[in-house]
Amino acid sequence: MTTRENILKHSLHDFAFEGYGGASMAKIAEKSGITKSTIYSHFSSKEDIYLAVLDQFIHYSAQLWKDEKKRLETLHTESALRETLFNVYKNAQQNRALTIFWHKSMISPPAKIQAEVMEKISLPVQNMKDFLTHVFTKGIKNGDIPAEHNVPYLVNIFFGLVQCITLGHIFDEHTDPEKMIEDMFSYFWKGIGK
Amino acid sequence: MTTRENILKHSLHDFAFEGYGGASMAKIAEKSGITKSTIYSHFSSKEDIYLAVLDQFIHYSAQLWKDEKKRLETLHTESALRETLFNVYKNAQQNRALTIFWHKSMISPPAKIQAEVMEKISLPVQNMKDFLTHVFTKGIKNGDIPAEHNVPYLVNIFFGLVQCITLGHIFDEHTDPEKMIEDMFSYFWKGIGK
Amino acid sequence: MTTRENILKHSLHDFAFEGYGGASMAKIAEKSGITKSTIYSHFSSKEDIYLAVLDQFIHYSAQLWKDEKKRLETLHTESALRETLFNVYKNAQQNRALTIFWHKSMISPPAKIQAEVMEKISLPVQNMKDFLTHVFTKGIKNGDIPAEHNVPYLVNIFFGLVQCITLGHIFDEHTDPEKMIEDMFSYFWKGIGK
Amino acid sequence: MTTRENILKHSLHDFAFEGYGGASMAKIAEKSGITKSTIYSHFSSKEDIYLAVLDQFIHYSAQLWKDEKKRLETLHTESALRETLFNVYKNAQQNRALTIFWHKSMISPPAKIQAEVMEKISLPVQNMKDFLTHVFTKGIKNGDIPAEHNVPYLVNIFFGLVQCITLGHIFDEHTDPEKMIEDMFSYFWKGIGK
DNA sequence: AATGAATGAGCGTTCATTCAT
DNA sequence: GATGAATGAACGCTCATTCAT
Repeated sequence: MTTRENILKHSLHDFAFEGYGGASMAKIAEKSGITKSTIYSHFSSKEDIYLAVLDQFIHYSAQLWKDEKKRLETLHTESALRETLFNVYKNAQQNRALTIFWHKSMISPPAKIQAEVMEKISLPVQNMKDFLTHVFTKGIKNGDIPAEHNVPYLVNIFFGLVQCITLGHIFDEHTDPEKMIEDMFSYFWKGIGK
Repeated sequence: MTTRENILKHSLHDFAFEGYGGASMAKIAEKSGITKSTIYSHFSSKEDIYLAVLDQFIHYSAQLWKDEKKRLETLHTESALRETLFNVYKNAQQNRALTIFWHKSMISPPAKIQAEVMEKISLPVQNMKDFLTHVFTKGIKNGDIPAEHNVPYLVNIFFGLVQCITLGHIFDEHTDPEKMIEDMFSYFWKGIGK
Repeated sequence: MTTRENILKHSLHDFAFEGYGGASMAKIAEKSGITKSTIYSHFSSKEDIYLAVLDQFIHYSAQLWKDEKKRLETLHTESALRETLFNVYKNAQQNRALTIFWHKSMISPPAKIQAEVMEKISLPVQNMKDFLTHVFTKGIKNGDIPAEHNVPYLVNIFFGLVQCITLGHIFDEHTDPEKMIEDMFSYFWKGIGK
Repeated sequence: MTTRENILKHSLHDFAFEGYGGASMAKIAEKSGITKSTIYSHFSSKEDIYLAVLDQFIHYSAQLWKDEKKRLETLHTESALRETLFNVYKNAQQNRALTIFWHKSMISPPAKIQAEVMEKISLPVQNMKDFLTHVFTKGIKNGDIPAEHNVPYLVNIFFGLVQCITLGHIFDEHTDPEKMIEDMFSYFWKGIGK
């Protein structure tokens, strides 16, 4: 792992769990096993690091939805959406820091770079919505989904389900995550059915 | 408004939007029209303020679900749940800072008081779940909801919908919030129906 | 115990062990079971308290040497001096804080009231020296001490012994304090003898 | 002089004369001609500085007694002890701050690092006692000192004299320091003689 | 590419003190 | 006599950043 990647890794973690204001160059440097000064050989400022982490997330997210699109091309609409939910769950679990970083960037981006962050963050959201739009449109064309439904609404509601699952607060010790997701999806699918 | 309430009001705002680490005593004091030291006549530390804000939220939330329970006692299950979603939406809109504060406290509480925050925050979650458990159990008893459903799963999934709505990221310029909520609920209700 | 005495008691302790700069009105108030403000009903400032503690010490010390003088009036010079050393030891042990307060006031009085403290502190030193001058002068007159000795030098050297004993650093786990003092005195007494 | 040495020099002075609690980073920085933050490039905390000053004293003291031992190896016991007293006096005069720092560290070390300070400070005391033990033991072997004396007691009493002299409160305008020390020593020497 | 030394600004907190009650 | 609320200054310390090496 290059120094730059190392810095980004620990920055991501601290931005996610401590927030932008709570993260500090000193701690990031220490965790990365380098000095504060070295960070400035790779990034021009704290804000610069934040935006670089954000770029990383965007790239990661773009790849994810590109793969998803390719992988689900041949599936039935129902299976496609179900698998998407499960896939999102697995990814969120494996990349907890990235997920929290994403949510916090949406909820309350660092004040000083708010505009830039909000512009950048709209990309992965758009990627996801593009993917969902593609799936739902095809589903209606195929007859898998009744034509009376309005695609943007379906997309946004499904986006909502994705958020619940990635945030993970709906899971508790009394429920099995996989069954939760299965139920959640089946209610949705039955709900929009004929 | 007492000085204490004034401090809490501005603290809530800054904790919500800047995060615990990003909020500063100086800014809170300035916004409250007092000096930094005066804050310490009312609170023993920054952590103390955070926990006081949290207590306020807990009290607010307890009242909300108590009112909700009373108000919806006589309604049909479907109407009860639908109105709950709309009510939650309105409350979240009117108390944006409180909502964000809540979400951030759940996602990543201040490291040093993590245990205390997580213990406290479980109360309002429990209040909400108790309310939902009550409604769903009655719904099944009434025959409004098929008996084959497992209440805890219904509760958690509905809790997920509440979260989507309060976070508000599912709303965009192409969709009408009220219709979004109506659709979301109707899919859910139809989904769990016979 | 009156509030004033209570404040003085805890102030003495903190001035002695934390130093003037290290002692704080808040801690003194807390230990005294009152509020900071109440202290200002009894004293006009921190410096005022310090000087009041000093006055207390001066009064205590004056009484001590007055008693000593009366008590030892009838004794032989040797016994008088020996008993004085033992008495000083006992008093220092029973009033550890007062002893440390005295030493610190001599070594490095609070900068802002240095002049006043040094003037005040010269009184108890003078009391002690007056007492010793009295004893040594009488001792020479009696023929208990060779006339060739210079009284001020005897006084100051004996004052040195008193300091060693009150500071207490010469005592360790390998020596018996009482035997230490006995030896110390007997060397001195033999040393100045014929 | 390096920045670190510069900081230590002014810290020593302020710790000695203002006490640990009374010394302030701002004043130390100002006197050292640097900013407060620069201090933290060289020391991790105020306590850290205190311990570094203490280490410096320990090193200084170890060297002093090592030199003393070497220098007095060939002298007669009486001369050795007399010269030691005078040497200690000269050193204390030249290093007033260090002497006061030492005494205060023994009397009342900073509460938070009390244990560490007391452990460290025992070293120079031990060095001095080792030196004195060496001299007295040899003195008894040589027949310069009667064999009936108990070495640890002789050592501790002589240690007491050293303390009086370094503290310096026994000197006043009516006495000549050098004669005081000479008298003090001669009484002691005559006192332990045959 | 990496560092150590340095800095001004700001951090959360405590300081001694005041004042109306 | 005693208090709670308030304050400006100072506390020890950390912040993000710069610069010469």
